[in-house]
Amino acid sequence: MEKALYLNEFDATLQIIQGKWKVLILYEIHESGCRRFGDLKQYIQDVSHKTLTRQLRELEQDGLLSRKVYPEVPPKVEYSLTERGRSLIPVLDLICDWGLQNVPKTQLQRVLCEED
Amino acid sequence: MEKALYLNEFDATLQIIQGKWKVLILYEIHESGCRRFGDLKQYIQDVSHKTLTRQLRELEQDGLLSRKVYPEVPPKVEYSLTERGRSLIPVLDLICDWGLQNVPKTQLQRVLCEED
DNA sequence: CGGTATCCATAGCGATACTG
DNA sequence: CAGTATCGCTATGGATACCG
Repeated sequence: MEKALYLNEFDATLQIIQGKWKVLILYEIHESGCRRFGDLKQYIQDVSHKTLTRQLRELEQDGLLSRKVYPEVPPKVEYSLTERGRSLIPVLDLICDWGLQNVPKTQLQRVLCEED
Repeated sequence: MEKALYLNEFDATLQIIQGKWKVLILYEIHESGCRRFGDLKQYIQDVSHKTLTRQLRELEQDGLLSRKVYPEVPPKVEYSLTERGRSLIPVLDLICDWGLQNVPKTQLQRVLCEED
């Protein structure tokens, strides 16, 4: 696997959190502590099987998630946040805040961080 | 022009700040107060003429930049941050911070927010 | 249940050339 | 000097089918 080359530190962070469903995944795991593949699939609904797999792989490779496989039949896989993953949550929160304050809710399909 | 529809407030913010050169543009204008098209082109170097134009248009349409055209020959156009644009700077700063702390500098082509 | 492989549609950006 | 138009490349993600 090649080392990624980023334009700058902003670009680096962005490439790591960027991905259609990644924030949903991170928040859901953060709130529940630990989730299985099927849980995430059901929670997000609109994500395809293959895409969810790839987003999870990328989050794992970037060191935000840890993946635990139970050697059972049928398979069981659990995802949880790493320390680095947890350190990202405040950043995501700020991004969400700004979005809520600057974009009309009518343009949002879903609201992640309701706060009145 | 259609209203954008975003997955959520995070996605909304991301779509607005996302774009290969947008942060460079925003920071440069923020630090200098005001920049012309040619200044930005020269500062960023690697950006193509057309792409710079489009990124500026999008930033303008999203209300982060204001564009002032001087009716002269040759043309003169100045870009500056709007109030909303300025409100975004702390968010960008936090994103940069996280990137600096979590990605080796050897993987960065350029560093935006040097801070020791 | 969770993962992989193949194929395809779409969006973002770049190269280039042309305009007022 | 600043902007527009056309074309092409590449990356992301979705549909589908198959595997352990």
